[in-house]
Amino acid sequence: MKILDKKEIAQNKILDAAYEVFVGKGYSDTTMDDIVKKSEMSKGAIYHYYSSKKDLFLALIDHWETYSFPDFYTKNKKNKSASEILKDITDVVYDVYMTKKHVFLAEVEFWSLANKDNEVKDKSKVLYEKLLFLFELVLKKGIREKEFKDINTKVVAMSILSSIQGINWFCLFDDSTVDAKLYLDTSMDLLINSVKRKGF
Amino acid sequence: MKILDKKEIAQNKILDAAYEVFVGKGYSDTTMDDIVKKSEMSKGAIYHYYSSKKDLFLALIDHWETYSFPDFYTKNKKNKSASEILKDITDVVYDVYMTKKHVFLAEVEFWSLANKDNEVKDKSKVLYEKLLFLFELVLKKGIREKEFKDINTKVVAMSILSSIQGINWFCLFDDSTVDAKLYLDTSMDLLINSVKRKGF
DNA sequence: AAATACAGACCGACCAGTCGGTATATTATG
DNA sequence: CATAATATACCGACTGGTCGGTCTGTATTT
Repeated sequence: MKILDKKEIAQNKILDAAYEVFVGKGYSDTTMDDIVKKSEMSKGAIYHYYSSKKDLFLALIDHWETYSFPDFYTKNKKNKSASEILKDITDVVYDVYMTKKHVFLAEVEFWSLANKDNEVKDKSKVLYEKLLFLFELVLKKGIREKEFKDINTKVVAMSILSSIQGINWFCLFDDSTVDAKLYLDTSMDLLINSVKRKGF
Repeated sequence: MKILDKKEIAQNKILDAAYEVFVGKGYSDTTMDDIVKKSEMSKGAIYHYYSSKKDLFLALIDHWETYSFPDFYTKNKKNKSASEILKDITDVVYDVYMTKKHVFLAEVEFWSLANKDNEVKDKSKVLYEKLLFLFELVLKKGIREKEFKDINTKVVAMSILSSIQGINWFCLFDDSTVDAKLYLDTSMDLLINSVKRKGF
């Protein structure tokens, strides 16, 4: 656990506050005064650390990563098959959905912001590249171990990503006719079933 | 083709202008003066037809439907198998992606707006229910004709929806390492492959 | 004459950022 | 080591510009 210096503590305080408001209001409707109130710091203090509202929200993209899927990168995967890992990923997503729904709502807001601002878009894209790279690693493991067919890992990684992002829809529209867990599990099962070699 | 009266013509003019600005700026950053300029109508005229900015944007949700997927509901489907229809849907989505990318960008903006406003959320949800219902009809056709396994049509309809919504990601992040057409086709093939009965 | 459609100047509320001021921490100097 | 000077951290009142909505006036239709 890294020891933070005073500056980082202050910045995290600001970012946490900004994040909390951002999740419900998006970028434009989040005012600096909202962040002042939430952070219990002054406007002058906030502007000491961030030169502008936009600068702050660019920093928030990286900060969002700390809330999102840390478990994706740390789980011990050596003794699991590729399909088991994919199912674990689904479990992690569901767990985040149940405990930190704001992560997905924030993603929606970052998408909207990325639509308006190329810097946000470029920064967000880096996060996605990391995620897609991880999914590809899993798929390649499956291919290497003969569990999976010889598939285009980049395209299938994108299919995994979109299945997971379907959760954003649940966060927004809270559909009670379909259970989110059932959706996630089914989607991943459908995908695994197709990429798996017969007789495996 | 319905004959529009003068009021409807004026309203469509306003909505078209609002839509065009909204797609790039979202709700909050779209000003009424933006819409004044784009529509070449006066503010007074716009407020004659819509009582508020929000009222205008609520109307825009229905208006968005006219841009989105009219072909989904009109294609002659009687002589096609369920999987063929699903592939047709994919083709329509790709066609819209290539010719009317703004439809997906607007969806992202509506999602963000739905996050902030329950009226928008409820209205958007109606559109999604129509789409999901359509997907379910196709899946049930496949089950009825013994092409598909006995699957949970609601959950799989949701999987189809999220695969299609993966295109939003392409619109935003314009990934050149994965081809959007290849993504759509592959995703749908993976799904069809899993729900299809063996030996079909 | 009354109703509807439209125009555009205007206004109060709002907000990102500024800046003079105070408090605290760090560095320089004798 | 003590003090002065400088840098950093923080505060909050203030400001100019923006924007949703109003409203008086004009034009057109019923």
